[in-house]
Amino acid sequence: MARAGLTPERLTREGAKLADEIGFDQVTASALARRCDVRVASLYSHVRNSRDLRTRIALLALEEMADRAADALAGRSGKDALVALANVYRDYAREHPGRYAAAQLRLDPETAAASAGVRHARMTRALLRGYDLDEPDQTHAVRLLGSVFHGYVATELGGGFDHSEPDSQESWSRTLDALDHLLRTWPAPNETNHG
Amino acid sequence: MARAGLTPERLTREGAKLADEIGFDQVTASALARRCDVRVASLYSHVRNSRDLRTRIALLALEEMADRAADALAGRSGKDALVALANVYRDYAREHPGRYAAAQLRLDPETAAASAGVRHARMTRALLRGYDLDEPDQTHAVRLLGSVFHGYVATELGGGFDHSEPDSQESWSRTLDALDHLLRTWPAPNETNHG
DNA sequence: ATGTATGCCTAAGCCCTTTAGGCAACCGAG
DNA sequence: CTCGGTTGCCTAAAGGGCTTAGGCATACAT
Repeated sequence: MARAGLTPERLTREGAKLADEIGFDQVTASALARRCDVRVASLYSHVRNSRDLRTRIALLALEEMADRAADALAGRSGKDALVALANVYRDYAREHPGRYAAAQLRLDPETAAASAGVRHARMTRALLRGYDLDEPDQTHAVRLLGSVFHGYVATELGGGFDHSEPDSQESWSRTLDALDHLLRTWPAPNETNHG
Repeated sequence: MARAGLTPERLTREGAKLADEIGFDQVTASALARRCDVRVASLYSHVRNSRDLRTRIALLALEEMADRAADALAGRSGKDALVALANVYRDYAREHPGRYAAAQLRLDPETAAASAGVRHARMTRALLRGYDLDEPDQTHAVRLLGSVFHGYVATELGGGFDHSEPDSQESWSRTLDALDHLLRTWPAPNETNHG
């Protein structure tokens, strides 16, 4: 019988494609074996288990997004950089919904520390150098940006904005306008409510 | 053999508890049957299938959060209301992580339309009456707030802020300060980048 | 008290996961 | 070019979750 040429890398790539086609949580060892025209047990020589497979897909997605982000940020600063980075995440999620979902997988701390996640954090911080924020406000802003990007993209991907006006693209643009404005006028703590 | 007294409501409540204890995606018909000291097949007289069970848990969580939110908003406006509503989501997620995860389940459009999700949207809109936003900016702001709340809480729940300074509570407070400031100084579209 | 409806049961089929062990294809050494 | 070892994919099997079909006993109404 001819050999299929399985490798951890190939399984990861096929798994990523599968995720985009049928959803990350439908990516099972069985489904991947079917796609590779191979028996399920054969996967276990290349991948420890199902969790391992999913982790590899997550790491691939994080890398791909980080590469795109690095490209997008090159030569840009200020609002240009903000918009470029934000669009990297949104566009990636729209092009590769399964991979994007994979990237949200909770990694154990050491895996996370060795992942492209740290590049993402560094890039967001670099982006903020275009605004005038000192620590600890810079960290707060990193967290806020991450929350908005992920929250917006997750909701949009889930169809949360589908059946209402105005369309999502418009809200996205205005959200980025608002974030840029916010970063340029970042408030001091504990403001009084002016109503 | 004594009857266990199963009902859809009781299964939903036990399922919600189970979700908080072992995680929403571990909530399986089998696990729930074990917890209720009943055979798996017995559940199927009360619940259509596993998906139905999970949907019911999601709807319960949305209701509980909406009730808390309504309480929190009563008699408050402006930043007070903003902070109160935001804390409802965050506190609920910390007290009931499994239920909070359930609330993120994608519902089909008609189920969603009949769910407490619409109360959430209405309350966010009501909150914004304390700020001076006309349509369509109000809708953009509703979407932004939802994105931040969900994005922040999801990341925090996933341990994303655990191993870095300053602590998450601090960033949360400053995020709410920032959002209040943003809503009071909401920018016009298509700003030039001054950065 | 008895008939009926209901509630939980057993049984069974299907799919996914994972491990153990076997056979054949490939590869390097003579 | 053949032969031995290694590697790659296989079959087999056990365990668990989902779901349906059909049975029996409990609870309730008359």
